[in-house]
Amino acid sequence: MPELPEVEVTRRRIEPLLVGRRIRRLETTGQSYFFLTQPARLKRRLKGRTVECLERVGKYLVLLLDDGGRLVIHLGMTGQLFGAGASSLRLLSATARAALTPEQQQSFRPDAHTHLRFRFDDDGPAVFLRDVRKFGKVLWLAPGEAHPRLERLGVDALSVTGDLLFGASRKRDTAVKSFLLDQSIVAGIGNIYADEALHLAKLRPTRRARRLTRAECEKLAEALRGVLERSIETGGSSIRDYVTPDGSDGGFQDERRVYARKGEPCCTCGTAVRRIVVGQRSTHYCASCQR
DNA sequence: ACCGCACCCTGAGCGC
DNA sequence: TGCGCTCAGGGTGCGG
Repeated sequence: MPELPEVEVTRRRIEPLLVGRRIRRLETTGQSYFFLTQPARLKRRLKGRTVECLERVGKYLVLLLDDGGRLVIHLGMTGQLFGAGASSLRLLSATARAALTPEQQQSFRPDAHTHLRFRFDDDGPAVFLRDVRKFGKVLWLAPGEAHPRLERLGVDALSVTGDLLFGASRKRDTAVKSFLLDQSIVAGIGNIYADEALHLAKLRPTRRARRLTRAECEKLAEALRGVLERSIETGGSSIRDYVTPDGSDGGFQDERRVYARKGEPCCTCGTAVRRIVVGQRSTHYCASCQR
């Protein structure tokens, strides 16, 4: 689900539900590779801590704690971070949904996929982290502790420049699409926004990165920043699992130009959008607009 | 240094 | 109704 815009919208909207609140206790599911820090250790480290601020780095959320420790969260493909008041069918599997009355579907009840539940001293709304596929990650870092997951990240996609893309791509003998998904170059771009930006910049996703001209890199950087900012404005893309922290859908799925629009007409020229596979990821483009 | 691939996991949707 | 298949917005680690 979540790429930079979805993570940023989540950050902004979950902030009031986290910052300034003291964690009374954390409840978790059992050990799995979702937990880079063991659940028992996580509970000990977070108990009694107050969240001082909430930051985003690429697709990661970082909670700064009052003892200088940090809680790092990655939402993976299906991660959902939301408050107790959230109501959305996206928070239920189809089978679970079928077993519930419409009234019951309104209030979220933690299920087997709800890996974190934050309870606070103020007895206000709890905060949940749900992740069906468990591709997400949680990790606690001691004060000052570094971690390769964060260290490796390149420049944040919202401030990408043409110069940076041009410089970084010179020796890259790979498709520009794959290049954009490399988080160590630019952090925050995922499959949706890579396809969308390449369409805006009129670049074929299979173009070798090293063959891009300076002007094309400039156009691509502009397209990336534009599409990411626009998606944040509209609340992100709710295509499958993504919901904002209050349970509402984002709006950017209605503004997609190519992503998951195979066979539908290109918004600029009417040619049917094609779907191919590039670097094991589904890729959508207009063969007429993108050369 | 870089590239492509396998893999981690669960659920939805499809054809038969 | 159920089975088996494909697909899904992410990232790491491996061998070549």
